[in-house]
Amino acid sequence: MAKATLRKIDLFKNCSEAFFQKTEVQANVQKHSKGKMLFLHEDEAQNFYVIRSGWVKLFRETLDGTQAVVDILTQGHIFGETAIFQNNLYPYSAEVVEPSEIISLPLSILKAEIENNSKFAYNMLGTMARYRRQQDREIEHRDIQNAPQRIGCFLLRLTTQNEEGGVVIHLPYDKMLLASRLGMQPETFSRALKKLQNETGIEVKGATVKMDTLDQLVRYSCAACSSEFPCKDIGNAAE
Amino acid sequence: MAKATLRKIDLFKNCSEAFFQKTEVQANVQKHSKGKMLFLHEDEAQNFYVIRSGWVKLFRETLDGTQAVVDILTQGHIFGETAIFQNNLYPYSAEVVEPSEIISLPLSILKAEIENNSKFAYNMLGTMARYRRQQDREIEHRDIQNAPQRIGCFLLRLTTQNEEGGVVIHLPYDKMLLASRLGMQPETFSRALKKLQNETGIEVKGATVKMDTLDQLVRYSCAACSSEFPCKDIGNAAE
DNA sequence: AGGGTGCCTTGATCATTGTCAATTACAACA
DNA sequence: TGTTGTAATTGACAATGATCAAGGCACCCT
Repeated sequence: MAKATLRKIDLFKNCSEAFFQKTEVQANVQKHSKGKMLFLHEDEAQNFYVIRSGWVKLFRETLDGTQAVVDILTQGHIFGETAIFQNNLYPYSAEVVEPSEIISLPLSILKAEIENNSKFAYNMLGTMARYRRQQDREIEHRDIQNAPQRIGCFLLRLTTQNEEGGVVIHLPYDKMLLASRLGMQPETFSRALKKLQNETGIEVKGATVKMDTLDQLVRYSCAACSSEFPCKDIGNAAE
Repeated sequence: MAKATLRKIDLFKNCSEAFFQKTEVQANVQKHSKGKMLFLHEDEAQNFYVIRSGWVKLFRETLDGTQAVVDILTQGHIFGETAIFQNNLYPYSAEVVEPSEIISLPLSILKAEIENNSKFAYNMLGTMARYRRQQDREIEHRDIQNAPQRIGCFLLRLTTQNEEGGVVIHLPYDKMLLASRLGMQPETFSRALKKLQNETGIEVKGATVKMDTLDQLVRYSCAACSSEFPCKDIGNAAE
């Protein structure tokens, strides 16, 4: 069951049979509901995780409780794996934010595969490089896009690039969370979304966003970005 | 000459003799002055680069010329290497911002070493993981630190952790550049630095910063950060 | 149906940073 | 030692987003 999921993930495509055998035995697949903490920042790391479905928030917080969202991941993505290189301590906390199925696997399996299978190591480097570029873009966006533009950009990256005719998008998780993912306050998010509506003619109702065409949104958001639309460098787990 | 430099860099510590042989033959060491463009975003990538001395800015820009600084690197760091995983296109532009000695090497050498030497691949993954954490922190800081705090944090990371007694720091490059590195305007930087002076009692004169102790600065900046000082997770090339 | 509870929105106000314009400081160089 | 170009600072003002406070709405629960 875990094996079938892992095989579909591009990162693991060149993994050895030995690897898949081990995952079959040692994988732990669990359903979790909203709010479940998977591990805490600086916890001793035993496992890494793969998302089978749902959404997981990675974050860190300061002493006074202020929270910074590192990333919010969905199916096909892995997390906690970098603890291998960080003295076996998780570099962030992880919390389930939508009902999810999570596979947990011992880091030792991963480490062995990196060491013994150079193709896998290569794939993993590729994944890291892609992620790095994504973070670079994130920083860039917070520099040069304003709040409504950042929301527009986020919406565009939710569309599966080839849509034709009317486009309907469903926000994947709470607006509060979305706000923090985009580095703004909920109030700012609310107002910025309204402004985006006025400026681009998209139609927002609850968690549903409709528009006739992406053009308006692209013109509005991608003007303040160093990539052309469609941004090819999205860190998709499927690639 | 290039070989000796590379051997000192931790990333390359487990590289094969074959690798070092190849670098010896194919390395190109050059001195560059301020302003030299090494490559452009989306350029076809042949080489990766190692900084022997000096400073290099990595950045991207939008159509209207707005610039976003991805990073500013110094000796011991490498850049352009991720092009291997990005269809051989550089994901950013690179410009020398202080007189520098730069080693350029064919990406093919690097690629071969990754594929043939699993220890090196492992090291490279570790370097990437560290860098990733650094970028995460960068995003966090821009979220929860204000301008003076960000400057204070930057200063702290310039100190070589063990200083005792009076501390003297030299800003490594232009204040304008420093401002963009920290994601703010030069004017904001100027004012924020002044405010930092008032609040922490550091002494700023030109590019020199003096203080009796780091305590004040730590208390002022690290309050708005999820890491304890001294931040252990600095992406040093030496580690 | 009633009553929470938490999410989301809205309004008013404040703080921070950006922008524009002018001035000063500084370093390179003839 | 001027001259010149760029960096850095300063002031006035505008814009953006954060904060504080209140209210509406939806969903869940007996």
